[in-house]
Amino acid sequence: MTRRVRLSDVAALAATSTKTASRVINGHTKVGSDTRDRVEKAVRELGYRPDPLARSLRRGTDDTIGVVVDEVSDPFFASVIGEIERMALDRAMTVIVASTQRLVDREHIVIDGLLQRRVAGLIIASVSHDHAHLKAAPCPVVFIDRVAVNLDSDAVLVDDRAGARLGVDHLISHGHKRIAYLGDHLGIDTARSRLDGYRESLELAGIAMRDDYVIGMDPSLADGGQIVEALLATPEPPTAIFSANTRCSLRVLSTLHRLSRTDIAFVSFGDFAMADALTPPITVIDHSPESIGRLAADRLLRRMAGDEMPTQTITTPLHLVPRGSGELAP
Amino acid sequence: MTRRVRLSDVAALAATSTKTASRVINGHTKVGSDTRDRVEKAVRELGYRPDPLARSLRRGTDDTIGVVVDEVSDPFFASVIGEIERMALDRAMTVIVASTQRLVDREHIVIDGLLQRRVAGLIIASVSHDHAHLKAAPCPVVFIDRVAVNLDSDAVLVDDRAGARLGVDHLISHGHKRIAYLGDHLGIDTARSRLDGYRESLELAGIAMRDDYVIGMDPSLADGGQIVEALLATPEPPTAIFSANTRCSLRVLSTLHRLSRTDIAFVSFGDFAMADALTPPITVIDHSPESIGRLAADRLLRRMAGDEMPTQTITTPLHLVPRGSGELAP
DNA sequence: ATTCCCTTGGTAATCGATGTCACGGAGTGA
DNA sequence: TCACTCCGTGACATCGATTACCAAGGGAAT
Repeated sequence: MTRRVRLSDVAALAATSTKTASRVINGHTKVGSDTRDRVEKAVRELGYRPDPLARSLRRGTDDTIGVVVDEVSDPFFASVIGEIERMALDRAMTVIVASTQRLVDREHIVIDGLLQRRVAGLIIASVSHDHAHLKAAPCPVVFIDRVAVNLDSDAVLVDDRAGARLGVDHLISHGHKRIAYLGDHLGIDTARSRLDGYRESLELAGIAMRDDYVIGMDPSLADGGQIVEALLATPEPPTAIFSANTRCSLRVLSTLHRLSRTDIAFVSFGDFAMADALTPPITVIDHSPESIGRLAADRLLRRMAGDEMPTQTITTPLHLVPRGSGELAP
Repeated sequence: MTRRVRLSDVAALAATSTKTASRVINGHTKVGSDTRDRVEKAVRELGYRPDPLARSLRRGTDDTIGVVVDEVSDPFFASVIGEIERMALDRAMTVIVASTQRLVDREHIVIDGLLQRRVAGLIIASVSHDHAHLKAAPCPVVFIDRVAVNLDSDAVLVDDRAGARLGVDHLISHGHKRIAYLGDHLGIDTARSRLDGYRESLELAGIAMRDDYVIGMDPSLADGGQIVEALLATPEPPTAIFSANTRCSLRVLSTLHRLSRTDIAFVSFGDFAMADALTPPITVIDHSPESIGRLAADRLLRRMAGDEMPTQTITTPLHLVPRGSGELAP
């Protein structure tokens, strides 16, 4: 490994000072054109590239976006990150990912770690319930998927309530009255909002809500099967299931197919691969993780550029894709 | 934002020098126990945490693992990254992700960028065909999924040839002779190895290989449908398809279901969600992205710790999961 | 002609932590 | 008692880029 090329090497070759070389590289105007040319030539000849670490140390901020999610391997977050990374790369920024595994403590640790690293911006899918401490964050923060609490901040969300209403209304309009709700833990506020939508739809249709039809589960655990079996074994089983979470949908459908209970109507909040190839094909509420990533990154990059616009909560579009499973009669 | 706590603040409070404080923090032994106590107390009182950037600048290496993949949102790579990130977090290291989008130029750029940042190690799923330039890399490198060329390096791979043989042999043993191969671009060496396995299986069974049965496609593009339709519309269509790539499988199956051609036997290299819920359920060659991530990270961390063991190419286990689609008769 | 301003470039401090080296004092062997 | 080693300690230089401050030279204004 040859020795690293430093700014002073460039300056020496261009017969000027590091200060002037720095000015040229950072695009300052107050440099004589011949000096500028010499520096640029030297940069090219030596293949100089500024040391990002040294630069960050001095500037007090790193050209890096920190992304905090539940789990990198969750397809939803994977897509979000992919999009963020794409946008970052276009701007020669790097992306640091950190997962919380949905643990509040872990979230604090990773966010703290990222701030220590002086990231230029943060995109967070938070699992904690208070973000007041981020008021003093030294960099812009954009929340995704879940709102910020006690903090005025940008956020890019899915309209959970509306999405759930879309799905449940659809089932109701196809004659269902016994509709179960299966979703994430109710500790997650996304899940609560979706449950609110479900509740609202039932109320508007004059259907009484039954607690035994509402199930919150951990989508990463494999116990989905038993839960569904138990639900179907009750004296008055539901004729339709609204799954409020994509990963839950996968588990539930796997079980329904195993039990050959594909007569049960089904709507999934969130599309997934093969949804159209199942028998019957699965009706879904589609939302786009990519656009969440894009919007969040865009917002963050603007803030990082110094844009002082008022904070905004953006909701991404949402639509129902009827495919068959949601149109089954009771 | 309050001013950052520096090492010199700690040293001042402990009435010692920054050097000694540094010694305590980095766990050197040659420090008097009373001095050590004072420094530790000061660290606690001030809530001091070393600045990772400054430390990295001085040390010449950052506590960071760079991961280079085709695409972060690819479920395979997402799982790999998730596992690497998990292991890194346990060691208080951070993970920087960068995607190449399968472009060789882009790969060079991102790797170069990561080295500039002085990552402590690199995990690369490379798309380029020459890695000699990494001989001089200032940090350990582990290749995943695809081999290193012109470079003696650790690698964690799937045994592509063996996996393909497993799948194709299985189809042959169920009486198929007209077996199509559908996989990734043949520019990708993973795809070539799998094709080799396919070829080998056919040869051993005395089946002539037909060029019109071998299709390389870009799994990220949506043209899979037409390709499959064309394949099935030939005068002598295959009775079985071996899909050598998970994302190809998804596209192909979607098409087969749309065309109601579920009579065609099918084996997928790579498991996926809902494979067991399709009709018929899909027989797959299962391999675990998590274990690839884990093995690669483990190898890398050991190298980073200074382990000078000989380089090794690790292949992860692989097994066939018969579910139905691979056992259909011609 | 002299003062003043403005452009341009150099010197040195800074970011925060750590490696080098030297020093003072205690312990040891002669 | 003297020379020598060993240990704990701290002053200072260093990593590489940025920047506050200062200085010099040239042109314009009086």
